[in-house]
Amino acid sequence: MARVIAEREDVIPMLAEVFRTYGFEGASLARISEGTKLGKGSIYHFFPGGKEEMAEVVLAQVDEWFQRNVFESLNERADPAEGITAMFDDVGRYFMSGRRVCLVGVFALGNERDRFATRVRDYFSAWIDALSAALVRAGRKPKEAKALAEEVVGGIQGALVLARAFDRTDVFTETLDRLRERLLAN
Amino acid sequence: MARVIAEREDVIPMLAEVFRTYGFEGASLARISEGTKLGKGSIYHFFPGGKEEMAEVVLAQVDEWFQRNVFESLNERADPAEGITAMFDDVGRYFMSGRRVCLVGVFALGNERDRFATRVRDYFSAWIDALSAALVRAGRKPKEAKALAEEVVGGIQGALVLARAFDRTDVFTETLDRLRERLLAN
DNA sequence: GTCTATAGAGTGATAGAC
DNA sequence: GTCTATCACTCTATAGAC
Repeated sequence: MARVIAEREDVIPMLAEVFRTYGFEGASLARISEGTKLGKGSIYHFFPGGKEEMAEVVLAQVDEWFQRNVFESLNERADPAEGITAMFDDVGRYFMSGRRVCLVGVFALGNERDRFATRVRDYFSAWIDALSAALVRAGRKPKEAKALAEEVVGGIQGALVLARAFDRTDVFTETLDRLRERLLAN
Repeated sequence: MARVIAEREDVIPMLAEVFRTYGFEGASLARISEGTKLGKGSIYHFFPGGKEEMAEVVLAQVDEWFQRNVFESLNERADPAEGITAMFDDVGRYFMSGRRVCLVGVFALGNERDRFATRVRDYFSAWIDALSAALVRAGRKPKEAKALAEEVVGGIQGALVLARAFDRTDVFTETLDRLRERLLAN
């Protein structure tokens, strides 16, 4: 009995998948229990704050992942075009070519936005700022860079909606291609 | 008592607002009852099929509204540019400059997508097809028109996400302006 | 003995259905 | 209003690592 290892860190990705699939309201403890293969006791042992804490931790982890894998690599390369290309590759892989939704985007649209307002805002701010900085380094004017970055981040969110609506990954991948070309042109 | 007028038709917009605010899973009967000012008995009198029927009817009504007010006016005008401009105006007003979310978009991202798959797909198809047809009449090649239409409809959905995330309507209205310019240019 | 991860019965409240 | 199922959550009891 008991002691089947498992640490809080290992649970977070499974938790994230449950929230992504069912949303915050739809993620019942029964579904969370099923998705994490953990009893209610274990779940509340790891997250005494309940669902709110679970969502908070999941959002923090998503944020950290993007910070490390997307935003940083955007600006640590000598050639900004390389960083931008890498970003699109990472994003395409992360969202599984449109099969996987953006948890933060889902939260932004729902009424849970207000509860996690700071996390939601910061995620998109960080993304837009990182991309914008890379575009400035690539020679764009700051204002133009900001507008382009917003267009790209918004375009990706919209492409996720359409890809899910049509259940077709090519809608997503083609949008990524188009947006990348637009950034690297000129 | 009873007989406070109220017909099924009058309830649908209020129902739509509840689903928009809380999502399908989050729209509890208590919230629906509060949002429609109707007792549970009345609700089930109008919608014997329960929440599923309510969502179905709301989606049908959204679809019809867009069909009449957006898609038709797109192509019944002599000048396609006029129709396109009218579409952006209608969309801006409908989504209250980004304060109001797209119910179909929210459903597309959630796990309720599968339950309402046809409705979700048809809504976006109809929109893209109508816009695409107007662009062809404006002189675009069919393939180019389709790609542009997808870009615009996706871009609008993404702009709704960002507008909610930042709680700023200008993110939405500026995206509408930019997308409109792109369609009317050239 | 103590600490941590586990399972799950049991709580009142609220869910959707009728 | 009344039904049962399920909700988020609490609590007790456990097993094994130190």
